[in-house]
Amino acid sequence: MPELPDVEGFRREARKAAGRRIDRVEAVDATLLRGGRPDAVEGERFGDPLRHGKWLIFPAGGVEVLMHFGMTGRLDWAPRRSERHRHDRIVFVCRGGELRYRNMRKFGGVWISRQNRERITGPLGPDATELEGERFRDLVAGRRGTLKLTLMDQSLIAGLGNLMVDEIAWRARVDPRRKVSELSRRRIDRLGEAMGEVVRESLPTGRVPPAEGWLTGARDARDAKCPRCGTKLRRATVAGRTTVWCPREQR
DNA sequence: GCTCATGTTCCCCT
DNA sequence: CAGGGGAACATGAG
Repeated sequence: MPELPDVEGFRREARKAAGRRIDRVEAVDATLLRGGRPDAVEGERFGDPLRHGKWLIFPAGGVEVLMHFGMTGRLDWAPRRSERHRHDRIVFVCRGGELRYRNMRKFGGVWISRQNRERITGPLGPDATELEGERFRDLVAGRRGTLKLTLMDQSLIAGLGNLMVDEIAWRARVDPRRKVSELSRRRIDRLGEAMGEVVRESLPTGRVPPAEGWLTGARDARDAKCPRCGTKLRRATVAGRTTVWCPREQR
């Protein structure tokens, strides 16, 4: 699930823990605590959570709790007494509730670290919410790979995932297999605008909306059709990921 | 039993 | 060196 809008939703959930004292950290599945030790945050208070791309950054005392959600992670604030989910792997038990990091497939994890954020996250480009037309063009133009690979590259633009990239390419009517270097400046600008729209419209929902008028709302149907023109959508692996596009409109 | 999965990393090949 | 393909990670869901 987790791409930029999903993680933004988790950040809103995390805000419910902001300012609260962390009584203890329960590493229900210790393998998901990828770095650092619980005692570095126990007794401290959570600050205000931030997000960069698909990373959630939660300051606490003098350290940061970094979370990545892989493909099946999520974050919930819940009453301490309420029943936990079987895939809640790391739980921050606070005054007045607990923050539960859930992750079924165990990709991603939780790090408790000092100042070496980038060593853990790897290089991240500007967040996709902070990228306007000209900067987008400058970043993307001159890249050698396909559109799909380029937009998925977190070190170039942080936050876009498989669903969002397909959605953006569909809105801009560009074949995701095209090499970026072959795209006109005009088409790159169109992609930048599509990215802004997809990001803005996804944020309030906390996910890429699987709604009418969205590729994401159509792509999983048995005989998936383009929401604009009704053509049967094409599905293939591009840059290692399942990719869906309209063969008629996207060139 | 089989296929596929919204992410990332690593290895191998051209 | 750049870029692509495939596998691996772990655990289901359909």
